[in-house]
Amino acid sequence: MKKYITTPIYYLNGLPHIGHAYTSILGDVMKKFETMRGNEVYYTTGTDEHGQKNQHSIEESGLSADEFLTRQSENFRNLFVDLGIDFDYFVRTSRPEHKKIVQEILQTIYDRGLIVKKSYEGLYCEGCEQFKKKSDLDENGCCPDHKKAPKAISEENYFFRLEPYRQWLIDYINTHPDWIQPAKYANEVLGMLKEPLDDLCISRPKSRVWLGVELPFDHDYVTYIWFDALVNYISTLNYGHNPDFEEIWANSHHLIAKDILKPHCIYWPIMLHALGVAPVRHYFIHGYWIGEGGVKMSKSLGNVVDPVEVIRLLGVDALRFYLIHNMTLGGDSQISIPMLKQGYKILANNIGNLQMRVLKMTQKSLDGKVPSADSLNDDDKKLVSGIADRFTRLFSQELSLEVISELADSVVKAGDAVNAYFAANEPWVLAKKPEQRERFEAVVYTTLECLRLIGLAMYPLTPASARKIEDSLGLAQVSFKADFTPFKLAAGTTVKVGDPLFPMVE
RNA sequence: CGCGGGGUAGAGCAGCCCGGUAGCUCGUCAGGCUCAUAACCUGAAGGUCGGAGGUUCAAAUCCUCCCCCCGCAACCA
Repeated sequence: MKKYITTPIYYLNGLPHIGHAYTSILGDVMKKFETMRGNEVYYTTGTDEHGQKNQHSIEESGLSADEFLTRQSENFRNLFVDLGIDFDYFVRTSRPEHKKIVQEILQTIYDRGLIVKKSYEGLYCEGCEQFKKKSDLDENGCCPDHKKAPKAISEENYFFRLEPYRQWLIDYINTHPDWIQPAKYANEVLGMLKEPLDDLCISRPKSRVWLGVELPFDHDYVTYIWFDALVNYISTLNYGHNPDFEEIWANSHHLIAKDILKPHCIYWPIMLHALGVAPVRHYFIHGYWIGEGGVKMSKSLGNVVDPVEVIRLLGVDALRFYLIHNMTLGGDSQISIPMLKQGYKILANNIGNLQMRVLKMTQKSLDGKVPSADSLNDDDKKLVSGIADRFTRLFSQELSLEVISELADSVVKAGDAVNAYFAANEPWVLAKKPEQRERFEAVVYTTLECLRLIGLAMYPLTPASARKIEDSLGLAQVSFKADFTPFKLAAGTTVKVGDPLFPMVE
């Protein structure tokens, strides 16, 4: 089956942070999970290169728009490559192919009479170049940043009407309980839909904002955010020009953070509905990474976790694993360098050490060859089958945030079980007794086989380490498929003891 | 009475929907083991489950009120 997974596209006015890294990693884990199950996944991530914020940053940088946007976009792209993210397409809204489809869609909706021009009146701060709400102003009625009273001005803009579709959306949510996951966010959206929806402003006059896609029906305006950024999800599929669009869109998944719930779960489905396109199949919504102790990350507090720093310190897989293993579903989660180190120890002591101890034993006492599986006893078989069954069941479930989270947990649990088994059977004692040779070989085989299964299951989470594990078992050419048939490790295979998977850090 | 989330061992979390000996990871302590990355295994200490009332034979779990923290509040994505 063909599936489509997307992340939001990220603004370029700053450097990529842990939140960007997380969303794109999560999407990659989902892609690898699905790919292992034999599905063909098209995965996109990328950058939003329009809008006032980006325009500001360009002007401050002194670079040309193209130079600035390309440089900033490369920062994201390079980080994602470093994180082992296997995206199929890197979205850039500045590309002409995207702009063309945005204009086609705007024209279609305009032709259907769903976009109206009207004037908007508000308080405009010239310093911020933004409209302000009364609640944004300080006690003197001034902009808190510029200490100046904003001007009441009126501006003509184009608006898209949402209210006619509100009831349709409410019904859709109620009849599709798994549409928005976790379910609490569906409730939140329903809460937003209790009141009538205002018209959505979808334009900016070029006199204020020049960085955007020109409205096809009025050359004095650019389109604002929603009809640009959200459309990336279908412009990437070449909507309107792709006969296979419906097929892949029917199995599409949007991965987003909780802050962009409203545009994604209200504006976007209504836009699609107006176009005559079905909504995305699933939304997966996650929370924020906040600092240790539950405080927001900020430069002044010095608790910002920089993904590049973490990669340098602990490696890509440690970061990937921590983020997946420790995200609380439906809520925010904490992260700090000490917490990451703690998470790293789980990998190093549990999985890394397990691999090393059994490999070195195989090398020393078995000439580096996988022993025979002929004399496994019931306990041995039960351990292997138990782990295999667990992973088989996990990988046969429908994709969800819960399943991905459970995967990280299962890997650790399996490692625990195998370490306990190893200690209980004391193969280092058996190795010294010639009459216990069969038993010794059975224990080592069992452990190696469990390690193989764990390595396989780890692939979506920690792809580089998973490959190293399989490679150390002499299975260099392994293709990662969700086939957990036990006792596949062949006797006589030569194992390789390499460097530690997760070396100690101070 | 704006909306939502949360307050459970030193830290991070699960349990709460469907009441019935309070669990997990890390940390701490004590044993064990020595194959291994000072790792692994076993065990222990540590919590009046934010507070007060109520329902019940029984409440972290249900109801009411209160306190505290964190988001969001509609052209600032």
